[in-house]
Parts: sequence; C-alpha cells; structure tokens
Amino acid sequence: MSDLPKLTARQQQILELIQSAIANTGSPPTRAEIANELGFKSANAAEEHLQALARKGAIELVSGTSRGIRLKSHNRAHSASGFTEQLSEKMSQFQQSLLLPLIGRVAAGSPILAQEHIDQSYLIQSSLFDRKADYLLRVRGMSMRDAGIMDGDLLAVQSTREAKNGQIVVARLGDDVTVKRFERKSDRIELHAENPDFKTIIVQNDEPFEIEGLAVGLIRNNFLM
Amino acid sequence: MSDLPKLTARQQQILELIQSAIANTGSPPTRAEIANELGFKSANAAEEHLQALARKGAIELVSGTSRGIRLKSHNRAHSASGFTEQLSEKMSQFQQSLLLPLIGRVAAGSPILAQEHIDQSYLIQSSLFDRKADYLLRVRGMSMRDAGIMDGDLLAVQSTREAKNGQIVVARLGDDVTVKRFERKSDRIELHAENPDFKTIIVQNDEPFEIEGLAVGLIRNNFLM
DNA sequence: CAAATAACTGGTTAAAAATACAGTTACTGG
DNA sequence: CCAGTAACTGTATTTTTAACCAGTTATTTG
Repeated sequence: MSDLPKLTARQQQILELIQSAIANTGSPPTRAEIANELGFKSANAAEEHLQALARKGAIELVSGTSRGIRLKSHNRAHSASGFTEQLSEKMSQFQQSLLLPLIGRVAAGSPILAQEHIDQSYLIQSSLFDRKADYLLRVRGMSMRDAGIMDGDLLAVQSTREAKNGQIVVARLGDDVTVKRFERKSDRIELHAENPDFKTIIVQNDEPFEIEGLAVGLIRNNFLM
Repeated sequence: MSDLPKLTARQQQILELIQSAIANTGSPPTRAEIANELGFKSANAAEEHLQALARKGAIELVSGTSRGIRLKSHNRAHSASGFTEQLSEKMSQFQQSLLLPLIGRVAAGSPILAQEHIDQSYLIQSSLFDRKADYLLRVRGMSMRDAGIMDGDLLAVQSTREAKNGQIVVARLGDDVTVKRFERKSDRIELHAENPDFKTIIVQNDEPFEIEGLAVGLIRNNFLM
C-alpha cells in the first residue's frame, strides 16, 4: 500500500500523455515530444516533470536510454476521498484510466496454441467494467457465440485463479488457452461452450488445468467490414 | 487477409525479440540492443533485418525516431475506410480520449442527445473503434442477439443520417428508437432483427423514419451478475 | 516574509541511436 | 555457374535524445 504522493494537475496530464503515447505509438515519448505536445518551448520542462513523476513513484526513468520511461503499476483506487470533483472544467484529466495490453489471439473454438504477443495497448477508463481488468484478449472462434462473444472481440480479463460456477473464464489446458463457461463438479471440471456446435470440455482432476482469469468485460471494434 | 510474405527463421526470431522487448521493457529495442541480444557484432545486421521485416509488412519503421518500430497487427482489418484523416494539417501524434455520453432511456419524441438522457459519461480512447463514436447507447432487449448484441450492452454509435445495406443502425420510427440491421429496397426500408423470434420491420416510404446513427463498437460491462 | 516548490525559457553537451556505405560468406534458384 | 538474396562485419556520419546548468515567475508553505 505504498500511497504515492498525489500528483499536481499538470503532472497528471503528463502521465496521461505518456500513457496515451504508449497506447498510440507503441513507445513512451521523448522529452522533446512531450514538450512539443504541450507547447513547451523547452524540453527541460518535460524533463523536470518526468523527474517529479519519478520522485513520486508514478513512473520509473531508465537512465541513459531513449524513451526510457516506464509506468509503475499505479492501479490503486485514485481517491477514497468522498467528494467527487464537481469543479472539473477538464474532467477528463482526472479520470482514472488504465493502459490494458492486448494479448493477441486466443482460440475460443477447438483450442489453438495461443501466441502471447502484445500487439498494442488501449487506454481504458477503470470504471468502464464492474471489476478491474488486467488485460484484453482477442477472441477467436465462435464457441461462445450464444453468450454474445464473437470472433475478433476483445475480452477484458481480470487475472485470477479462482472462479465460481457459471462464470466465463479464460482457462489454460496445457499449452492451450480457451474461453469457456466454468462449472466445477465433484470429480471434474466442465468447460461449457455457448454454442451447440461445440462440445463441453471435461477436465479430470489429474489433467493439467489452470484458470487464467475471469471475463469482466467485452469490447467489439470490428463492426464495419 | 493480408498474406504477408513468409519470414525466414532468423526474421521470425527478430520479430519475436521485438515483441519480447516491448513486453519486458515497454519499448521496442534499438538496433544496437537487437544486435547485442543476438550476438551480432554490428548493429547494421539488425538494421537490415528490420528493413526486411518492414518490406514484408511485419513491422513498420518510423524513420528518424529512436525505437521507431511498430508491430503491424496482421490479425485485423483495421479500417476499410481508406480516407482516414489525411486531410488533417498536422494531426497530433498523440490521439486523445473522448468523453462519450451514455444514453440510457430515450424519451419518446425527443432527440437522442438531449441532456436529460445522459446518465454518465465514459472516457474512451478515440482509436478504440474503427470510426469515431459520438455516444453510447444502452441496448434494451434481445432482438440483435445473433449479432452478439445483448440486453444491457453499450453500443457505440456514430451520428449519421446515412447507412449502407447490411450495416447495423440506430433508427427512429416515430417515437421509438431501435437497433437493427439496415436494408434499403426500392420501395421500402427493412429493419432486420438478428433473432428469429423477432420479425423484420418494414418501413414504407411515407412512414416517419430516420437513421440516428451507425453502430461502430460495442462494450459489455455486466458480465458478473 | 523567506524559503521552498512548481512550472517554465534557453542553451549546452555527451551519449545513444539511426542509417548509410563498403565489404564478406553462404546458399538458392534458374 | 551466375545472379540474387540472406546474413552478416566494420566503419562512418548525422540526428536524436537525455541530462545538466543557469535563469525567471508565480504560488505555496512554514
């Protein structure tokens, strides 16, 4: 519970700019890019903001390397303080957002090997989903069609080893990762597809099996073809 | 669908190294880092591999910028809309997030974007969807179930009066607002449900009808009950 | 009120990084 | 067997970038 000192509005803005740059370009920004983006005439202004953010534990600076800015996992709730900012002329700057990595493609049909590469990241407001998401998985296949999870959808996943019966989980069977509805029976685990064309996967207690996470949300962005 | 020329084993290795570097450090590697990692004595070897990967469409090189390597996500057709903002004079390198209003219940007879309908707003990265969304609409009912649009989902909508056949639209029929698949025939407009339990709505040319917008994305946040 | 802090401008410098050019070696396909 | 390609070494040059120093102007804080 290292409560990092609270950031000034300007520092918060810098932090979000860094997140935004990572999400959009794939790399953290340089000092010059930050300065340019915010209209600073000197890159040193950006440098000092970065130093301040590093001092306060919001980021980590890797000395001697270009674009050596790393975000610290500052996933903690942004304010336990009761009052919500009614004063906000620029509300967007004070919303807590998380940078969620998109983990690639996962088989939701007959399980295919998951290639765990990070294509890109998306900046997602943390309150968008009911529970905190840790990453996004691109779903492949139609085995969860009747649950409204279609091929190509991005599934927001919370990392956990636990699940309750009936929840939709990301499960790992040996090397294969799959999305299914979870059901624990006394002697086995059942992974139900939500599509009559796919059959339920039965996992005996001695087989390799692990819950990778829990589905907490869904994003579809391929509406137009 | 873009079948990129297949990579040599070495090129594949380089690509994986890039992915790995991004996953581990948060930034793409430099030429020197690649060379060092693979034991090359010259950074130029890395440079040539990168050029080859760029030629084959696996990555994109941003010239003149450090760590300017971007992975191409060959797993999705990102935009069929060829004319994406090339008109912008000096488009900012860092895209912004938009505060999208969530429209809950649409009152009969009033415009969708009337203030009184706005429950709350969500901060959404503008690049999350293929086309710019203007608002979020909470979907009621299961008439679009087979298109993966479920009761309670948030539909990201772009305001427009135009739609092409086959697109999913938000349509207004007199006082009712509905989400359906759009089909224009010579003498009428058909609004198809994606659920056999619902029948197609036929709109004769003289009936009151208007397209409110186009579905560009979907968010589901009620996974856990 | 003095001192610290935040938020800058302006300039400098050394290191990091991209990138071009000239070679070498091995393999591959016509 | 010759040309092209892949996969390098080695060197060089320019641009990018990090990082430091010296100021200025508000604002806050003890």
